[in-house]
Amino acid sequence: MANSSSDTSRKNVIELNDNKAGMTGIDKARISQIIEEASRGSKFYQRQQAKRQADAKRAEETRRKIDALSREALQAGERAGDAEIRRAVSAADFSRTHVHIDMDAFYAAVEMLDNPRLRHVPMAVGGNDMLSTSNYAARRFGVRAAMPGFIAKKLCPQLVIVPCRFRRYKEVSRQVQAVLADYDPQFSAASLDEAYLDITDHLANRQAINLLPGPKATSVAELRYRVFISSSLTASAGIGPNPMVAKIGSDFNKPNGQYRVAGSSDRVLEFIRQLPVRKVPGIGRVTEAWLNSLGVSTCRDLYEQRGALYHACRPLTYQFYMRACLGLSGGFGYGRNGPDRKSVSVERTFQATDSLTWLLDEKLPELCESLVRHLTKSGFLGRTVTIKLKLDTFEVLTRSHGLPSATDSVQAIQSAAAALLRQEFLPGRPAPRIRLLGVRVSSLTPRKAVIADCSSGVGSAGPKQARLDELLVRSTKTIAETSTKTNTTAAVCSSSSNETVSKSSTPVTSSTSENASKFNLVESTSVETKTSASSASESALSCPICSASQPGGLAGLNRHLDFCLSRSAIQTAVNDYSNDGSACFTPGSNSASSRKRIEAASSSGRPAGGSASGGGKRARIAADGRTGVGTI
Amino acid sequence: MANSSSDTSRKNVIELNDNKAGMTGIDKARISQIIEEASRGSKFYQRQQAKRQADAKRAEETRRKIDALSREALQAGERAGDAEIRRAVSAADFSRTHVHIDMDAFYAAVEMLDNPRLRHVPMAVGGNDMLSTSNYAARRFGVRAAMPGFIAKKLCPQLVIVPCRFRRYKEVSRQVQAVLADYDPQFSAASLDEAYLDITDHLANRQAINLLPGPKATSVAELRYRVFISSSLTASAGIGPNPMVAKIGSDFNKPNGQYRVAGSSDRVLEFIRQLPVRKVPGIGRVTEAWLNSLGVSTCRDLYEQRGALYHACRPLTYQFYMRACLGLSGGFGYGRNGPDRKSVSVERTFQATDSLTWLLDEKLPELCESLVRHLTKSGFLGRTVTIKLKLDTFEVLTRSHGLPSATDSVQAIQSAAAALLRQEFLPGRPAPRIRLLGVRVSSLTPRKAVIADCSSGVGSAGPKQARLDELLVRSTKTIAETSTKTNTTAAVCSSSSNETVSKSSTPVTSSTSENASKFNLVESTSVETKTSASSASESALSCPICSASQPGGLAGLNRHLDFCLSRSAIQTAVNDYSNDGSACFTPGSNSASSRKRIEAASSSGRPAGGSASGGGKRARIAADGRTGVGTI
DNA sequence: TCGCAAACA
DNA sequence: TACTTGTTTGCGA
DNA sequence: CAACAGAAC
DNA sequence: TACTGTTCTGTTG
Ligand SMILES: Nc1ncnc2c1ncn2[C@H]1C[C@H](O)[C@@H](COP(=O)(O)OP(=O)(O)OP(=O)(O)O)O1
Ligand SMILES: Nc1ncnc2c1ncn2[C@H]1C[C@H](O)[C@@H](COP(=O)(O)OP(=O)(O)OP(=O)(O)O)O1
Ligand SMILES: [Mg+2]
Ligand SMILES: [Mg+2]
Ligand SMILES: [Mg+2]
Ligand SMILES: [Mg+2]
Repeated sequence: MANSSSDTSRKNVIELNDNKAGMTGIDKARISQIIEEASRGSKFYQRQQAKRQADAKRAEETRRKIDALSREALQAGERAGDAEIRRAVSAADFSRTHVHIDMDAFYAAVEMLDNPRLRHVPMAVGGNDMLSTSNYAARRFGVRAAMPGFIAKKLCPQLVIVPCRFRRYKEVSRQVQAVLADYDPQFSAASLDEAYLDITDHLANRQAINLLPGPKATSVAELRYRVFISSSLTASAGIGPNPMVAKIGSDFNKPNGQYRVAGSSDRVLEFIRQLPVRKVPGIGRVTEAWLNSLGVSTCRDLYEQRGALYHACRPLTYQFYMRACLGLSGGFGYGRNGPDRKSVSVERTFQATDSLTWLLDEKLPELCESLVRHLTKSGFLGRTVTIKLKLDTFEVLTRSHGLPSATDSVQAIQSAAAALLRQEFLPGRPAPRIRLLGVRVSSLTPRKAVIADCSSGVGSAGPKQARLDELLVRSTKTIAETSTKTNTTAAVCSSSSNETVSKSSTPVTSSTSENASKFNLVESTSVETKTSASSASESALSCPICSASQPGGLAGLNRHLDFCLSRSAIQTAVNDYSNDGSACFTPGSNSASSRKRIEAASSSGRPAGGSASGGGKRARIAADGRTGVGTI
Repeated sequence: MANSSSDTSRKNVIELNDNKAGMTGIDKARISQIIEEASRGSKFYQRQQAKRQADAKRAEETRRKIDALSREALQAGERAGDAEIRRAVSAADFSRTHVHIDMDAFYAAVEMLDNPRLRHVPMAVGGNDMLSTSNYAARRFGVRAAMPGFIAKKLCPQLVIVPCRFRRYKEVSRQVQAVLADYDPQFSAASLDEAYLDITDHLANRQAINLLPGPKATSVAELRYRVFISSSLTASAGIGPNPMVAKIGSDFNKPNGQYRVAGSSDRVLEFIRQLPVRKVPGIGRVTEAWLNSLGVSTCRDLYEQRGALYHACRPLTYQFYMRACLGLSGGFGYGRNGPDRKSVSVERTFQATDSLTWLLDEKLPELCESLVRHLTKSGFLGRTVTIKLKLDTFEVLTRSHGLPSATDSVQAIQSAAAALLRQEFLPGRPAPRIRLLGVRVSSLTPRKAVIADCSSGVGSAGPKQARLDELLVRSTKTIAETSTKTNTTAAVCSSSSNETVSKSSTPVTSSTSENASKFNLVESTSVETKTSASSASESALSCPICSASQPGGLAGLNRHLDFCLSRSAIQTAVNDYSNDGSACFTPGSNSASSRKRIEAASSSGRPAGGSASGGGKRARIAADGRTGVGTI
């Protein structure tokens, strides 16, 4: 009778997520215990507990379902898996060289750069309520991204927390990306701190000029070196025949390291087989737990359990698993002009309230106005409006509605959102207590003729995704056979054909770095990004705008002239801005200068984890635009 | 050579402000020391230091100026003072009975009411970054309003801080005010937690009905008792012949006490003479220090130093001092339809930034849109736009500009504000680092014909300010003569004709409270203020709005109908709202019900302190609408 | 009219 | 980590 | 299409 | 005191 999910209680409800570079070999149990104690009894904790229960239940259901499978069903599953694998392999292309670059402890590294006192202490970026990331010293204490600051302090009382300066990181990101563009002008930025490159052409050009014909890894080390020279920050890199292995590789020797998986099916399999499924991007905490409970821990297990798995998930997910265990999963790096953005949203956490009036009169307008600024700036109209509510229990609800036509009007969006919100405060039920309100618009269509183009800075050309369609059969067996262990400790350089570059205090490119400047590099190391004071220089012109006579005497009149000049300049700029939607809007009449660059739309495009409900960690910020963790 | 202002260093830069009920007899020096240590070295601290220096310098200048005065000048000053006093006294009216009611530890008391666990511990309302107020237990530790939470924690590690719930306090405030209205329908609310009443008429009516002819203090005790019955909160009261002494009196026996100054010139003087000048509303920390340095500590000193003082300040301020030392200062309670509001402003603190772009594109629009919501809601147009900047050094700047005509358009206000902001980022200077941006509009004129009237709930009639113009001479001597010490320890009830009501756990009105309901009381004790779920009941009507055909089948269509109904209801409501500007906007088509009441415009109207530059305490909040301390 | 500083809740 | 927000007043230029 | 959940940075 | 904000994807009904 006793439901087996009832003994979830023996495990910690909130456990340290140590799936991050720099967190190996730490005392996970002790740290988890501290986290648990700091949270126990809170509403957040209770919600986590409920989610974990649901996870366990779902896993149990899946297990039951699998146990009930007939031998025939299992074999059918395996056949389906083999077919999937055949298709994936036949579409695979091992001829190109993909690189994934990921900055080390990015926000934290920037802060350490700007403030030397932070360099030798455990520190994190964020606020008391939520951290965006931590440096590697702090990670030794269990302090990491998405952890509340006040808990981090319990793990590490000496921890120094510094507030988030998103725009600064964006500046630095631009410097880094300027280097990347030299290796692949079409590189695809997945976030401020990471990007996918296809350096095949770059390598070819290199060879053509007959310079530095060394191994691919050398070029990448050089790239990292140049990033360091340009930004004073270290990056890690993964190199492989497709973006997936490149991505995994970039984490392999973090920080300040790189790892290469050679461009052959065998080498890829050798690398991937032994990896815990959690390393596969797209398999997160919940899916990992779900898979583990089905006896799947490593990617090899994914293959071996393919018969059962087939019956445990939907076809698309199954395809994802099969490709993942081959190291061939797709959907990572898009081209620079990758797919248009699909939604724009704004959400904010606040003191929980049950006042519909306040939500409608104060919060919703703020959100909608902010949303429309973003929407307008990005040059889209939206047709679907979704509101998001987080209750004070941390449960999340969404409600959406399709408008008759696409819009970017505050009026339209706000009234739709308001209607949705009001539906949640109907007379019968007790008013919900809301701790977060969000508004999203989707079903986007580009506004007007010319879409706002923010990307004109670096490069432009077409898509670049390594396509995973038709190709050859073979390797099905290869997986089942090769089961030798590969050296994962990353020490000896090129001990196998999968190469490792060891970590030193700065990236070393032997002699390569000397010649780096021979490639068509713009010496754009220190991009001047403070657009602040620009465009005020037009105050020399004279202009009668305000028309009305101005009291205030001599100096007063002069001041007024300056003022109106300045005001008209702004009008001009505002128009420019709404018309071209530039991300890096520099106000003023003397535009034309100022570098514009795309804001790196975060796109990963991998399938979501299984079908489990499972956990998740959320946290609060501490302030308006104060110390928050947000991206704007 | 050594400037005398250089030895300011011996005193604490940031000193505990213990000028608050519940903070007498605490170890100010020790507490100040802790505060000092918690702050030392911070930018905030440095700014305070600079201000204190400036204070000291100005005081020194004043002292020098006074020392240089001739005997004739001093005598002329005294004559001017005497004239001022003659005028004030001749205008004085001791025939009416004014009452000032002030809730005890208001926000904190509400929280203690709502959460019994807080009742017996030191607690405060606010966030880690700033407290709005504290309960009396916390005050024993030096914890008080306008103190950052993290410093409060050092003073009192057990302190419990609970977030601010402004709307809840507003609800409670309405309950309290409903009681006050029975004693003076024209009462003037100075803030959520305090009000001025003129109960002369009430007392007359009482006597007319021949009920409870007891002393005035009894009526007030009864009032406080009724407040307690209605709200479960205690209030303190001051009773006197004018609002000034009433105001001072309400603090005299706080918490849960009252004090009466009888309505004669002698009694008022007896009361006022011995008071530290700091007790006079309008004399704050800086002015106190300035006066002290001139040898003026008590109100009597104000009189005695009137000759010198005359030469140390401007006529208006001098008049204020002279009236203050008579206990006759004016400008306190207005009538319910007191003067229209003079400005509307919004300001926000954030992580300091030097990015003009961000300020212009993100923050300024937010502020302006929020501002215009308030402006619209209050039914005004404004002609003057002022921006406020706080630098990361905590220096504050304001820049303003008069528009050609009054407006409430976001466009107009924002572009003016933007122009002003841009002026602070001119090419020459280094970009300032801004930690706070604010926008204010002033020179208000009521919008359209009918001004939005939110006050129709309680009472309506005209102004009520006790006027302090022409009257009789006399008391000049009276002051100089009576110098006996009056009992300030407030224990024995009516030991003099200045009455004290001792504190008990609830206000005691002997038998009075029994008869209270015989006065024309609405039994409006529990005003239902949750306007939340109203107006959703119209979803029974059918309505084709969206016109376009809706996909989604049967239930889908029904849902869509509900939606559009709801949406149209909102439209209606929004229109209502912008047309009548009601403060207590209840959305929905079925309006007509729902009590409306004025939002108690905070008006005090006393002269500003001296002319020194001097100190001030500022602090940060922690979040958006999160834990903040703000009034909206 | 503008900028600053003080005051209060 | 971290020192508010909204409104009014007076002084001095 | 709408709601939910997982994932990533 | 206190557990984020933005975007995308897949599953389920
Ligand atoms: N959960 C999160 N919430 C908000 N911001 C985040 C979150 N995770 C990461 N970020 C921000 C801060 C990071 O510095 C930046 C890049 O993320 P990521 O590359 O995953 O980590 P990292 O660069 O800080 O460390 P590393 O890559 O060395 O593990 O994105
Ligand atoms: N500096 C401030 N900043 C923000 N809000 C404040 C500030 N001071 C007071 N408040 C709010 C919280 C208070 O409860 C409320 C009433 O103020 P006030 O009457 O002066 O103190 P109080 O009612 O908390 O204690 P008491 O009146 O018993 O001394 O106004
Ligand atoms: Mg990184
Ligand atoms: Mg990254
Ligand atoms: Mg009070
Ligand atoms: Mg008060």
